[in-house]
Parts: sequence; structure tokens; C-alpha cells
Amino acid sequence: MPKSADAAAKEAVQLARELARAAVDSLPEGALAEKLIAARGERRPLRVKLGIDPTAPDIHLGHAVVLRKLREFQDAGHRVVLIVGDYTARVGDPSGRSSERPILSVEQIETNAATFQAQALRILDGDPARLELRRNSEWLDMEMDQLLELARTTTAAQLLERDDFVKRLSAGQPISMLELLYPLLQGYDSVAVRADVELGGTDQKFNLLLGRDVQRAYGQPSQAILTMPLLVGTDGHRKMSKSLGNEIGVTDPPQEMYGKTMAIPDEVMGEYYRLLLAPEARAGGAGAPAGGSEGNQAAGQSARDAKRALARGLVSWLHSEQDAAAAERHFDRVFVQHEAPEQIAEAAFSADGGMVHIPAIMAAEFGISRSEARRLIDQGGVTLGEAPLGAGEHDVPVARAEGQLLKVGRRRFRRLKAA
RNA sequence: GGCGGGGUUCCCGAGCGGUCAAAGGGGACGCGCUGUAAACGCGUUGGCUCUGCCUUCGCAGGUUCGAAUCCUGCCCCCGCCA
Repeated sequence: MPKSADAAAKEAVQLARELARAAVDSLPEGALAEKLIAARGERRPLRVKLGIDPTAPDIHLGHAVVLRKLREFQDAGHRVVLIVGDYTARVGDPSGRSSERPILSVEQIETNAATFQAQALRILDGDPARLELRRNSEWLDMEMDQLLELARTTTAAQLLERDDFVKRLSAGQPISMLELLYPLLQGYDSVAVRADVELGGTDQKFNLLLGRDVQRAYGQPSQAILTMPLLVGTDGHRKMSKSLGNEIGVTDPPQEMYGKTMAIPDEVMGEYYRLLLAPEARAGGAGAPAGGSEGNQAAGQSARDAKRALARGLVSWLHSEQDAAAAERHFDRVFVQHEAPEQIAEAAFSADGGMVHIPAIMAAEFGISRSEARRLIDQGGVTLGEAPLGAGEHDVPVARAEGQLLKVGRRRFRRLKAA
């Protein structure tokens, strides 16, 4: 039962609108709908490209924003081409950076690439009909004359249009040739996989658009592009990134994921909902603040409840509902009731002359220096059993330590056992 | 190629022969408060066998009783000129 061309077009426009939900740019205007119509006409899925450089070992929620969007394309019947930038990782994309990237070893990149793929599959549909996994070393490890051919497609002026370059140039910061080359290589990725659509963060806009020019130069139709907002990190200010230490990893254990989410500033909660959770959850009951707030107390409570719902939602998505429930119980127990967690790792200590050296245990268990451990003790941040250790109380009789709970700061626990 | 400026602890940034593990700010951490939010207050922020010792101020040498501070060479960054 074929639909009329008119109805099909309407449907495509509608779908394009849904797919562009939460996106910052969908360019050029109307291109996505046209691609959808064309694909339907040719009875083939769209090839939707995302490139990720494995410069850090783990995928975090910032990546998840875009991966989630890709999943929507998959669910609409299209094919995602996920390119792990094992070759471009050696070049270093300047996007959003004020300095050049450190050079990664080939082994490091290889390790990262493997974990990236595995972690991306937590969000994407792994069905081969819906997902094509590629490495860009497949085509970027090219001959010099091929590179020159690629270089011919673009002028220096075009590359220097990029606002990041402009800023750095005027700020007197270095721009390496490799960085200038990067957008071209990314554009060539689009040529190599014949991308119909490419997604990326807003910081990728320039690169994505340049990809259109590169494709055209190679006689291909230009891709449509979709840019997603950059997710702000747990500090609430800067974009989420491993190197800033403000990330929530998609493979973070449930308790950690829940806890980190509870620590984000209230102001960014809305962003997290909008960019990470499904529309149902967003509209949804769980997160809806209790109506008719009575004063500050009630408003405070509902903000907290909304954040709990967010934390639950994220853990449910990336782990499971059971995990989310368990993480919440743990959170309530440890951080709301201030009780010890149900599961506590043991730390073996060796008694020396009947005394136990607490800083040594802390150093071994938590990866801090003994000096730092001493400071923590002196500041009253370390509790053994019921009472905090006093300043200078670094060595403790075995009897005082055996079987006791060692609490460091607000969140680190160990049960002490004689070795 | 020439001339000039610059490389300091997680980051920015002071220091410019001893009183420097190095001001100040940011960040982070701890305590208090609290909703592991925000705001606010106090404190900590190289390591260790800790009243002292060791390592650190781009790298390598040198001068000196003593160097982050002076000299020489090297590496890197920036600007102007060519």
C-alpha cells in the first residue's frame, strides 16, 4: 500500500524534526528531510557517520549524548557508521582546545580503540545491519600523492576561518600543521564511508561542514550535518571531559554513577534530562517536581527528588533498573543516613610492635601518599570505628584497629583485618 | 636568517643570589553547614623512616659557602622583520 509522494514527504519532514530534537544545528536547512526522502526512494537506509578519536580510554556521558542520537537513527531504520579514529588520534583534533594534544603511543590508541567500541555498544544497536564499525587507518594510511590530492580541496584561508584557530592565532598560541590537517582528514572519512549524515558536538561544526566540501570535491553528494550540545561536566561549568576530571563514564559502576549524578549542580540537571534521557522519562512522572511547593524547604526537596530521579534514570539506562534501585539504596544508606555501606572491602594491616600505622594502610588502599594520609588524619577526616582520629594519631594499638571500620573523607571505607 | 620576549609546583601566575617547597588566585581535598546542589566559614594542597631529611622552578653543565634567581650550551614557544 504505497503512500502518496506527498504523504511520504510529510512523514520525512516530521521524522527529520524528531531526529533533530535537542540538536543545535541541522544543516543545511531541510537537508536531513531531503536525505530521508531520497533514502526512502532508493529503498536504502541512510549512512549516518560518527567519528570518535580514542584519545582517552573511556566513553563518558558527553559522548553518550551523540551516541544516543545515533541510536535514534538506528531505531528509525538507518545505519550508523561508527569510525574509531585510530589514525586521526595520532594527529590531534584542536577542537575546543587551547593547546595541542599530547602524542599517544600506537599501543595506547589500540587499547583505547578496543574499549571504545565495546562501550559504544552499550548505547548503540549492535545489529550489523544497523551498525558498521570502521577504523580510519583503513583509508588514511595513504600515499603522499593521495594526501596532496586531498590538500588540493581546501585553501589555507578556509581552514583558518575556524574560530578556534582565529582565537589561538590572535592569542599568540601555537597551531601545528597537524592540527590544520585534521579537518581535512575527518572530511576524507566522510568520503571513504560515503556518509549521508554526520553527527558531532557543536565544537565539530566546522569540521562537519568542511566534510561537505571535501565530499563535493570528490564528486560525492554532500552530507547533512547535525550538531549536538556539549554536555557540561559534573562541575557544572566546563564541558565534560576526562582530562578535566568532571566526567561520568558510561561504564562507571552504578553506585559511582548515581553518586556523581547527585553531585552535579542543580542548574545543569535540566540539560542532563534533555540530552540523555528518553522523552518519556523527561516528561515523566519520576522526575516531575512535586507541585505546589511550600517555601524553600519544599522547593529544595523537589530539586533533590528530581536529581534522584535523574540519577536513577541514568543508571537504569546504562546498567539496569535493579542496579539503579540498589545504587539508590546504597546512596541513602551511606550519604543520607551516614551509615556504613553494606559491602565493605577489607584492608589487611601488619602490626608492628603492637601498633598499626594508619597512613600506610590509607596509602596502600586509596592510592594517596602517606603525607596526604597524615594530613587527612590531622584534619579530622579519618574515622576509625566510632570516633575520628585526632591530630597526630597516626599509630594505633592493634586492639583499636582490628575489625574496625576505617572511614576516610565522606566516601571511602575499609574494614581493617590483621594480616 | 635577523632582532626581541618567554618556559616556575595540577592550572594561571609572582619570585629574580640566602629568611623559597617557592606569594596570590583557580581547582581539588578535609572539617562545619547541607539536599554528596548552591552559598558561606575554617583548614590543607611535593615526598619521606617528619622537630629533620630528600626531590622540584624547560634540559645539561658552570660560577658561588649558597642558585628558581648569575654564566655557557641545547631544546621548545611567541612576536616583529626577511
